[in-house]
Amino acid sequence: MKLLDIGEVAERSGVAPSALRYYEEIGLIASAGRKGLRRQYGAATLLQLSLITLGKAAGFSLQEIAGMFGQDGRPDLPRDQLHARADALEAQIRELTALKDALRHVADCPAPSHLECPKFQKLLRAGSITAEV
Amino acid sequence: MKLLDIGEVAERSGVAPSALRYYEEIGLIASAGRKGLRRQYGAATLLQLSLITLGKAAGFSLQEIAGMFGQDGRPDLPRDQLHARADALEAQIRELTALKDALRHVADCPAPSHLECPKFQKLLRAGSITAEV
DNA sequence: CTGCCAATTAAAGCCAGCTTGAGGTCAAGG
DNA sequence: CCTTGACCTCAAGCTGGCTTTAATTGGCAG
Repeated sequence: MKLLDIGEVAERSGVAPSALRYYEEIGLIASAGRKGLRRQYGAATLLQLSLITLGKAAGFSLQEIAGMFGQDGRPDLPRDQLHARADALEAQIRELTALKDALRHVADCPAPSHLECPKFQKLLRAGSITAEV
Repeated sequence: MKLLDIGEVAERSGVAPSALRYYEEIGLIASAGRKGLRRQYGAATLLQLSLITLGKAAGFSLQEIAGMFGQDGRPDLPRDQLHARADALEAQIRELTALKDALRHVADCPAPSHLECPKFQKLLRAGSITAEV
């Protein structure tokens, strides 16, 4: 099993060395060992980092990501909790879609005041966060 | 036009008064005026706050949200920039979908090591953030 | 064996996005 | 008129997620 220096992992994963040490500090990843003082990482770490990057892009905190996947990169949670996470993601996807549609609408609709445009308001309500007015 | 105290806006929008003052401080919203010292808000503010909440949920910074919609709640940007924003959102939606599918996969696939499961790796690559291995 | 350069640590610093606290103001109900 | 309590301002503090800095160590090419 070929091991990688932190610099190489950083380069391949796009995650800064300081961030990698930080991830280790909070228990999100673990190095495969040390060569002297130097951390050595296995290929699995690169995949874990993909997952972490993905999760971050999805708006999850590092704690939440750590909760979805243990530091070994495998899911820690019972199936129903994983599905609950996926359901939450679906809800977030719906919100994003609403925002995206709202943006496209304001880009294309010539109405001067979108806040009063019924279609726009409907789009907002589709995100189901509209305050009661 | 009926005006609302900050407390009422907070209650209806779910945004704390301190946050509302902060939003005003950074120019994200504006009060319709003051009654004595007290800020008074119009109904439009509630809609703006929906937009802001939506944008935050979508992972945008307050600066970015302010850039999409002026403090009057109307878009400031030229059409192509709005569409560019929408395109970025679509990319984010694809990532979220990849993560969601990955979660469902690990919830349902009985394989012991998902990191080595080809299907799982493919799901990760669908999010197009996988490090080169 | 030497010297370089990447890696190490601990502690401090930084940004966003608020919240909290102290001390003060004032609109409205009794 | 007086009290009450919601509001005000300003400054400091807090969390998350790192980065930066300073001082040090040690692997490895020559």
